[in-house]
Amino acid sequence: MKKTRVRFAPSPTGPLHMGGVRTALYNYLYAKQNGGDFIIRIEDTDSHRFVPGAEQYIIESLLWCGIKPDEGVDENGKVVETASPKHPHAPYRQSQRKGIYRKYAEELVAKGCAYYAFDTSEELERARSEAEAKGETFIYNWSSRRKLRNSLTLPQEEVEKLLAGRTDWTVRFKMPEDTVVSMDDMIRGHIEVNSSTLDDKVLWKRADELPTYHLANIVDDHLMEITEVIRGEEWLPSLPLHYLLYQAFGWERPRFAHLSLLLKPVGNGKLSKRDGDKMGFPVFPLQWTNAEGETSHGYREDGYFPDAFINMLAMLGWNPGTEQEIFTMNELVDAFSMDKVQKAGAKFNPEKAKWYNKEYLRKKSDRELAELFIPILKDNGIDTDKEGIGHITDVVALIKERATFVGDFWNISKSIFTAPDEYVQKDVDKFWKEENWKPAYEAAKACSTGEELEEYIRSRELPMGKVMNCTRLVLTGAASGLGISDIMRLIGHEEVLRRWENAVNKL
RNA sequence: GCUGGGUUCGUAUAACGGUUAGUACUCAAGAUUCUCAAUCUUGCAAUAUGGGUUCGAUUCCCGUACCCAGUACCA
Repeated sequence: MKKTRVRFAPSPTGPLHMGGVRTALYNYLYAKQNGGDFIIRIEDTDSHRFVPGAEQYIIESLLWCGIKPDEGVDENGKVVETASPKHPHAPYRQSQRKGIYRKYAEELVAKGCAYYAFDTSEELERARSEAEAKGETFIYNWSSRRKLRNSLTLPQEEVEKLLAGRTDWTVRFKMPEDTVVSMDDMIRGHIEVNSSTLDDKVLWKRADELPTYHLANIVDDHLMEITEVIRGEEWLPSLPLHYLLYQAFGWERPRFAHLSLLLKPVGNGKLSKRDGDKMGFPVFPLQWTNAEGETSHGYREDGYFPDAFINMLAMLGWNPGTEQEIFTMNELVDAFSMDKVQKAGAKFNPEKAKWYNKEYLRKKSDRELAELFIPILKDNGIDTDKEGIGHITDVVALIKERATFVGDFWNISKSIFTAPDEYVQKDVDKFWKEENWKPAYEAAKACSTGEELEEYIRSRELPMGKVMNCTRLVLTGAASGLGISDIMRLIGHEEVLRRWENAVNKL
């Protein structure tokens, strides 16, 4: 039994989108469940689309999510460039593996499975527009390659001259005519496709001496001994080509699983950066600023816990077959199975993402949350040393059920740390009446706890709701919010009286 | 257009070919509380469509509609 080895092979053309994180996650879960390795490989064979910082962003995102690569990235979060026992297949960046691909392309030519093509991009463009004008689609395959300039149509001497000369050329796969390619996908089952509908894909280009995705991908998966390829659905149409490529090389192929895409919450189409901006949710794990200086939200910066984010993502397109919804990473590793992965695309629901965060926030200890709250309190000018961790923890215990993010804590609890500097006008109009506040003030002077206050109101047959709401208005600036008893306990009787004086003066 | 993939409440999903089609999120109502939130209870709401196979179809087969992807010397 071969050791399971799966890879996540992003292209550093921009920040990793949450759909990409999900693909990486499913790879990781599959690897860990089978006691295998999760490998990172950077597919940067398109020099034109390279985006500085994207590679580092991708790795940092995965690490934040708790998806740790076994191979390809070292303990410092850097893509490995030189081979070692732990990273035997280095370098893991395709641009640095440049030299190895040409011979594979030529091997295919030698075997008659590929050929040299000398068409220029202008010629191809012309052929495409001519076909379009006739209402046809130009397919570069058996039907058209006979009429084009390539090593199959040109005399050998001329081919050699062209290969040696300055003109650009490519190696194209010689797609067979009318053969049925029979494939299996771990999620979708059996798929068949007739090769006549496929085209002669470019495998290697002379211009930059680089392979295209298809060649580099197959060669590296083979060299790196990948056992399962788990990737996005956008690759399903190239699966026949990849099958044929493995066959042409005579290599054992990995198993394939094509994951459905993440769709936008409303309307049709796949989730994009624009949807997030428009509807106010992040589509990236981490905040990202592009070359134009535009910043996109990140789950991390928006206050999501990584385990909540991962849990939510895992459940988007997969289910455990039970009603359990909350999973740690280890539980996901145990529960994951490819046949429970959904075939259809999943619309992302930002509300559910918040719900997950809320659940995770509740599960954290008060103390842990208090530690996370301290920097926010400091930002708001609170002397956290003076308040003390014990007191802050008490406050957190009181408010955590009301929050979705740690970032909500301040708004919910600021009236515990600071006296109100303004009062909600609507509540003032409703409750600040002499018949309410006068007895309430008297009561506040007489009672130091919420229990005493309630007893005082009851024994004097005062209107409970009015007096209490009036008191809350004085203590917090609004009539709705935390319980009076809790506020009194946390701020102390002296502070209660100070706030009363303040209110009486101001209102 | 062509090729491939897909289709269960608004969303994510469950259901050996036999269920009053279940669960969660959202939403609504009620209970509770001094208020709000939380909590609890209840409710709204789905098998795209037409055929076929079958005693019986959400489930299997075919057509149609709709959605998605691919159709680059991009990945």
